[in-house]
Amino acid sequence: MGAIQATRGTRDILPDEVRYWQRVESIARDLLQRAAYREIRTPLFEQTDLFERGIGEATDVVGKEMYTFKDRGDRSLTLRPEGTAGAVRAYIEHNLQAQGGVQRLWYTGAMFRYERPQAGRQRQFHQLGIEVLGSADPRADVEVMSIAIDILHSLGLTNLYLDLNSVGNASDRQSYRQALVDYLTPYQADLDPDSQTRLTRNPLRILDSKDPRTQEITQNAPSILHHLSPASQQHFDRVQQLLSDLSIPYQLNFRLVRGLDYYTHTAFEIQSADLGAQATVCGGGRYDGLVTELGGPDTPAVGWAIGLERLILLLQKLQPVPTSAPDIYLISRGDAAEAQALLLAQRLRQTGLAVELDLSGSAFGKQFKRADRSGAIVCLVLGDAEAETNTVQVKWLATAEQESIAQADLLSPSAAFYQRLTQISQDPNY
RNA sequence: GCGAGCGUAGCCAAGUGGUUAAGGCAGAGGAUUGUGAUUCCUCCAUCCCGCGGGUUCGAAUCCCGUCGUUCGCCCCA
Repeated sequence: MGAIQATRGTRDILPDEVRYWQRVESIARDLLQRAAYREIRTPLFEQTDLFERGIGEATDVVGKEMYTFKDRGDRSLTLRPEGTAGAVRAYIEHNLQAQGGVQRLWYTGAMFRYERPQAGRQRQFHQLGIEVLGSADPRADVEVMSIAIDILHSLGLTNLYLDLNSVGNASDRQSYRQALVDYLTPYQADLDPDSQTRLTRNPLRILDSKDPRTQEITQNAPSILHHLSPASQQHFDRVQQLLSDLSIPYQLNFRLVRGLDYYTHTAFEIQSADLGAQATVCGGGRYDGLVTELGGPDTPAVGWAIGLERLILLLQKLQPVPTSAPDIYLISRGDAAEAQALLLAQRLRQTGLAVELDLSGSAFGKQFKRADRSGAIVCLVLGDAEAETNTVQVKWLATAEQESIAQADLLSPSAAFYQRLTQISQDPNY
């Protein structure tokens, strides 16, 4: 063959699928705007250092999944593997805290991680994320969770599960880490190989292991929920209380440990029962230490990211492709008629109508067939006879009713034609 | 990075060593040089079965490599 293909882990989103993306984007944008979140757009690449400091050098994302390269000025740059670090960098750089109070931000766009591709996991993938900066209030934690759920529900998704945990503050985690290591060390030889190495490097992640023997061992491991400081406990209790007040169902999961170092206190994931191994649609939590870690003022923060490919996968399973039919399908035959049709199509569009012009030049029979299949409400016919009299045959496709109308009479919003057309297109039963 | 499966047209798909690679959907043209259903006819893989190499008198079919993809692990959204 020899033709060039999209590179591994990347893919084209073709027009039929794009309709799902547009639907997600418009529903999310609308909902976020109503909740006073403002969109932010940050660069696709940043200095490598930003992610190393922000995400944590010990994490897999930084350690082995980043697209890092030197530019021609010998700077080490990295294609963003997630959106939070860039948003926080912009928040600090532009002094957004100086605008006072709480900053609510959202973003969407491509992210890059060098991973083994799988359904719901590409090397270039897309996230929609939100961040609330400047509030330590448990209500902020619950607000972001409820917005995520609202977005998913508005898209018609069900079968979703909210898993909740608290990883406490830094010193809570320190004491828990010690307790966990103390508990696990006697079992060291029985742990799976990955978990054995994590015992010294990142013991909390052992709780996430899917190895059956390891899970058996961690079954009775101490829970972080017993190592929370009074303040952390109070925060977490309040979060749970507020979730209940909003009737948002959740389940506590002390094994839930997010992979990125910057999380504190609340950690959560929304999973779908309708996906395979990559079941997490939305993940997030509180990250009170990140802003100072990146050189900004002490600023509490909470947010999440939704994996859009996974979301689209779910939508495609449950809903038929939303169709996009034109209002008018315009067919024509003969030189004069074809020229008039091109002009008429343009003018009709200027009145706000959606018009598809048949360019085939084939027999009227074929063009009518295509008009029918296009799903248009009305078919306009322009042949030699109409061209001579500057008229057009108007055929209402649902009823086969046909009338001859002067071209000029189609173009006014007050015209009977326009009125009837918009009335039909607004009829939900059509 | 590890393990396993799969790769025939835009889509679905038969063929599993022997002359011209089934069929369906979609598409194009025509019967119907101006009216949408149905029907009928014709066309739609001719250095070719993802790509490269090997075995064989003969390969879509067997072997090796490679690329892509799927499932699981790892990780994450």
